[in-house]
Parts: sequence; C-alpha cells; structure tokens
Amino acid sequence: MRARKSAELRKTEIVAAMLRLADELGPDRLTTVALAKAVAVTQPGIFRHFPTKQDLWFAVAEHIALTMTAAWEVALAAETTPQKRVTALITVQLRQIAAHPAIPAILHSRELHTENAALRAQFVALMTQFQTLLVETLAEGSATGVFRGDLAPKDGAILLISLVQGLAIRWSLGQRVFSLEDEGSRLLACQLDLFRPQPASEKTK
Amino acid sequence: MRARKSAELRKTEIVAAMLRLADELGPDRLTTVALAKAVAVTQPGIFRHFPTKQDLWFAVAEHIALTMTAAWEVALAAETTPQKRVTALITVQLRQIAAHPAIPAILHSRELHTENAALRAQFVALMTQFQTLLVETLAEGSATGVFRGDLAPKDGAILLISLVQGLAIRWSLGQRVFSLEDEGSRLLACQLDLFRPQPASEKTK
DNA sequence: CCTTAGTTAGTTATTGATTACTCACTTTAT
DNA sequence: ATAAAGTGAGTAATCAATAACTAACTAAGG
Repeated sequence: MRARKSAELRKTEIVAAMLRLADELGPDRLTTVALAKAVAVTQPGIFRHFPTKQDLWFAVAEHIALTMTAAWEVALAAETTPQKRVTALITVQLRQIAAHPAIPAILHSRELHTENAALRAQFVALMTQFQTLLVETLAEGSATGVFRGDLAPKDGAILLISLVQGLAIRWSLGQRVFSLEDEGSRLLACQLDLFRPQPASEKTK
Repeated sequence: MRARKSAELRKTEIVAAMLRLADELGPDRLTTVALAKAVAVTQPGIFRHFPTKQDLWFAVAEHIALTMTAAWEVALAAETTPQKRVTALITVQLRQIAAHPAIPAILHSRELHTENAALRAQFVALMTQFQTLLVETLAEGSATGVFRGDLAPKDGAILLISLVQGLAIRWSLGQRVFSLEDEGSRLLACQLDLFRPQPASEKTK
C-alpha cells in the first residue's frame, strides 16, 4: 500500500501540485493537508522533502524561474526581427500564465509580500530579467527604425508587461471564458501597432 | 472603559480597518482577531455589526465602489477634452490604489475568487463600469480626431486599465519606493502619446 | 546467490496555536 | 426601562510542524 518513490520524483510532483492548488485554493490558503492529499501522501510526509512551507514555496519559484528563462531563450532564438521577438516573448509569457494560472496570484500573495523574502526576491529578479530582455529588443527596434524613435524602450517594456498583467486579471476575473493567448495576441498586435512609426498621414477619415 | 459608539460609526471604522489590514496582512490572511484589535473591540464584538466575515468583505466592496464612482464623476465633470478626461480617470484610479493599496490584492484574493461570489460580482461590475467610461471617452476622442482613428476604443481602454494594474504590481513589488501617481502619470502620458495621430513625419532622427 | 546493515520514504498520533463563530451575560445611552 | 453595543468564556475545526516508529530499497560481506 505504500507507494515509495525517489525523492527527486516526489519533489517535482509536489511542486506541480503546489502550482495547481495555488490556483484552486489560492496561494495564501494552500495547506499542507491539501497538498499531501494531492500527491497521495500523508501530511507529515511532505516535510520529509521540504523542511518548512517556505522552502516549498521557494522550490515553486525556482521551478517557475527555470521554465520561464528557458522559454524566453527559445523564443528569442526562434525569431530575428524585433517585432517578432517582442511578440514571441509576450506570447510565451501568456502561455506560461495560461498553463500556470497561479502565477499572478502568487505575485499578489502575502506569502510573497510579507512572509517569504526569498520568494519575493526570486520573483523580482525574474521580472527584472524579463524587462531587460524587452528593453533590449525594443531598443534594437528603435535603432533600426521599426519602432517609433520617441518611444523610450524602458517605458515600452513597462507598457507591455502591464498588458500581460492586465490581461491576466481580466482573464481570471472573467472566469477564463476567453483564450488568454488569443486575446493577448490581439491586444499585443494593437499595442505594437502603436509602437510603429507612422511616416505617412492617416487614411482613416 | 467601554467605548460605546453608534453602529453606523463603528461599521465605517471596521471597513476602514479592513482595508488597512488587508494591505498589511493580505486579504486571505486577515483575521477577525486582528480586525477587532484594530478597532479596539473584542473579537466577538465584530459580529454584532456583521453577521459573517463574507458580509464584512461585501461592505468593503460597497465602500470602494461608492468612493470610486464618486471620484470618477468628479474627474469627468472637471475636465472637458477627451485626453484630459482619460488622464483624470486614470489618475483618480492610481490615487485610489495609492490610498488603499489592498485593492489589487483583493482582486487576486481567494476570498473574491472562490469563496465570495457577491464580492466578485461587485468588483466585476465596478471594473466594467470603469471600462465603459474609458471606452466612451476614447470613442469621443477618436471621433474628434484627437486619438488615432485606427485605435479601437475598447482595445485602448483595456490597454489603459492594464497599465494601471501593471503599475500597481510594480509599485508593490518594488516596495513602493516610487510615487505611484507620478510614475503613473509619466507612463500614461507615454501611452496617450501613442494614441495621438502623427500627421507629420517624425522629427527624431 | 543471499543475508544483513544502513539509508530513506513513509506512517500514525499528537502538538500548541489559530480560525470563524456562538451564547449568556453586562453595560450604556436614550 | 429598554434596546442596542459590547464582553467573557467558550466552541469545533483546522493550521504547520514534531515525535516515534515502520516498510522498502541499496549495497556490501560471506
């Protein structure tokens, strides 16, 4: 009756369950009891693999950081033009959120904000990293003239990151009735269109 | 030693404390014990005024809705041009968040998402209302030519609301080292600049 | 090949603290 | 006097974490 597994396998299982339950129950309401039930282990069994609940959260952050940075690299490697790169970066991000809807909630959790400084640091670093990638790509586009010259790359990056977060809230508040990726692509195109220089006069009139 | 107050006064006191503590402790970690201590009443004394904790949250939502809609009206009444109106609406929103930093966290709380349908409905309605105001103002600006004709008002509204939410996360994650209103105004100007038609060619080069 | 010692994943039982909420009572303002 | 505001003492439920123990896997010695 005792399903014994290797510690490593069990750890990844637990982290995956954390992400799922953080979405279902909320990061600040996720209990070790629920977590244990999700991975079919008794509640104290969890503490065999993670000394405290905070360490559990940190492992989740590490996992997210790993998969995200990997996805960014792939996205940047696949595309060459600045517009396509920006699109790819944001799309990857939307896909990550769609796959792990708990991420925005974790960003607002009190576990991160007041109780787990390490967790907070991890996410701040991750966001800074993403912002840097966007700034670099936007600067590149500005230099080659595909983006408006009067658009500060840093501001553009903030506008794009905000779009992702705004979409995430709309998606979850709207009980996820629409496809985050589709709606995101549409609005991203809209925003990128605003980034484009308009050398000719407008034709709408 | 017993500071007896009218129920109405006490209720508003409790709602104010809820907003403060929701920021300090997090919406999903706010306890009735902490709340009672904040308003200098014993813990069961809270339930004299609100039958359940859910009703407590709903009262908070009502309070936020009231102050927000009032602020929107004032903002719209004070300004006439579409650009100034949009700026005023967003600025009001940033000021609200700066005054009650718990609001974004409440939007992500599980109290709202899974446990308190009434709370959720209240906030969804409030956001819809705000979006409608923005859409109307943007449409007005599009019609009079102060905004680009190819910008869909609905998309523009989403971009602006996302900006507010993105700024709010940056502000709280950055431990509020910058002024939300100042940084918001800067980026809002940046975004509105993108909304403006560019009849002439760019001069930056 | 097969026993056995050591390691590790897991268990049951329990801890003290905290949770929202109830009830019977007391105080206070009108 | 009386209605409403507030209290003290409790409730059952749930929380993260610990203690003491056991089953399963691994590897070395005969």
